[in-house]
Amino acid sequence: MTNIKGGNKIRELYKRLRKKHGQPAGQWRLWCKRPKKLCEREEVIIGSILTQNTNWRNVAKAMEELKKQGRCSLVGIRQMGRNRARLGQMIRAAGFYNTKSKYLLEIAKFFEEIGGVKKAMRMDMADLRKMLLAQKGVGPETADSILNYALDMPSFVIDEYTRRIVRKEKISRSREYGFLKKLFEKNIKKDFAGYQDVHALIVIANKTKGKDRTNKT
DNA sequence: CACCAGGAATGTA
DNA sequence: TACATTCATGGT
Repeated sequence: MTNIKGGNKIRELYKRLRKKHGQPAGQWRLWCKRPKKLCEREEVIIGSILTQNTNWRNVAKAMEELKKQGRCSLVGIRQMGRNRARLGQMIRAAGFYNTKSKYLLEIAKFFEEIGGVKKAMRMDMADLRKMLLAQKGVGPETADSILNYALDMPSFVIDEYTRRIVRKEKISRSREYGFLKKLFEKNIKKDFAGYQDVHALIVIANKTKGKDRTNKT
């Protein structure tokens, strides 16, 4: 158990990414920020739903609109319960606004029921993860994003970019979520901040390569 | 008009 | 467990 295939490569990858990209920048500035304010944690939770199947620029637009309307918080979302159509219009730019507005309301309700974000941070991570996964619209990636980036818990996020780099670096050929998650968690110091940075850097590395599109701010 | 975007849920073998 | 299909939408 001390020797998991690929462990070395993961540690090498970590070092390499850090050297090449430094601290996660751009959109990741908020997500990797430590410590976060309570309102920022809520923004990350909201963002984790909005970002599903959508690019960051559009998510940013939706978040801007929510902020402009003073709704970029769990309470703010909750209060839109009686007017989901309007909530949908606010997050329209992120696409899938019909389902996402529903998911947002559900996740906001969920956190309210368990006593808020602060309370959530003190819960058992495995228990909370299961509860999150039981929410509609929350799959493993979204659940781990919330645990790791919003709640400062050591739960590594696996996404398509991680799978790509894992394959490219010949670390493993598996694409299975649970396997890859364990693989990373067992080979990186168990620390939520480190998990955040590694995942962010993996995404950044994937986006940075190849075609460097007309990068705008 | 086709395709991409940081998925999730459900069905099938 | 591994794929395939469906869902469902803005931006380019």
